[in-house]
Amino acid sequence: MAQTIISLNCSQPFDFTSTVDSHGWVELLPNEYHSEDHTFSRIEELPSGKIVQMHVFSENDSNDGSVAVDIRHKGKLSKTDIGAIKNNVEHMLRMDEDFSAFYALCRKKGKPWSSMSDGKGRLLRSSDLFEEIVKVICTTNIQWGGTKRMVRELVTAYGTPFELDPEKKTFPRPEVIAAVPFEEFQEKVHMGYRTAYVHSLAIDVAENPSSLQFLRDSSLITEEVKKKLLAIKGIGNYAAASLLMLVGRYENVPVDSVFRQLMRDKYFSGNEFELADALALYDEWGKWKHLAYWFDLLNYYHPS
DNA sequence: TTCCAGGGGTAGA
DNA sequence: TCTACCCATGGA
Repeated sequence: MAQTIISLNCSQPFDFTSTVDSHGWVELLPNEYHSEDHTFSRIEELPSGKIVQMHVFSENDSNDGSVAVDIRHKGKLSKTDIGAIKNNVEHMLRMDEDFSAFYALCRKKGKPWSSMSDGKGRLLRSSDLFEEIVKVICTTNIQWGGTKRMVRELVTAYGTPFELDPEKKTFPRPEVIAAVPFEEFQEKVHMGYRTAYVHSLAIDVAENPSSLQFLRDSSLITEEVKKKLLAIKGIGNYAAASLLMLVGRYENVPVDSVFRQLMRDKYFSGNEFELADALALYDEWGKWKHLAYWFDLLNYYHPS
């Protein structure tokens, strides 16, 4: 086994622990969360076809923007491989995303929001769009434990094994799932009615690998991206808002049972409410509504 | 056993 | 655009 350690640096305020712990994504395979030190590992397939294990951690506790990646691999990594890993980790941690306008709003709001500007607000994401969509579909109409189980079954059944530790696998490539007959897929991964959505999405992406690139098209306005997302079977308003967040567009609040619970608990004295009244609570946040809602949720149930 | 989850598709109005 | 009804699965 070979080992390579690389260092990354974020020039903007950046809180590593807050980013890793920001939402459930760190718990979904092929991510593996290390709760003792709030770091994570991940099996990743590089464009060269090489499969590596990355352990992502902060080099010190001061959250000064430095991140290290301990890479376990077979053979030698090329400069291109190292570059791909660097890009993927920076993308996952949103080290290149500009939060200055959001931080300015947070400072204006005062406590507890003002502390966000120390580098919080980044929500962890995956390095691959197909993976993001499948995972979001796996969060719909199911408890979080069920989401973890479905993703685990997917990775276990169709991920590519890491040679140095074959129990650990990558997230399945769309062409791998597309090549599996529907009945067999249904039998191996228990996703209920979501099975057809994921299987047909895999076929579509395998046939047209660039079909998801609209998600990274900065020339499109958010409403256009949302419309294209809603055209994907299995993606409704909640899932679209979640995916827009994952690509750095925060205008839409994901309305689900978690949102409704927070509204009842924090703003409506345990009573039912009009959705429009609830959503209006975040109007003042403009294009940052999703972040405002999410950290409102974290601050309410897990005040730091 | 029943209920429902980090909802969404579809038909019919 | 809105509503009613259906959808698989498994944990609580």
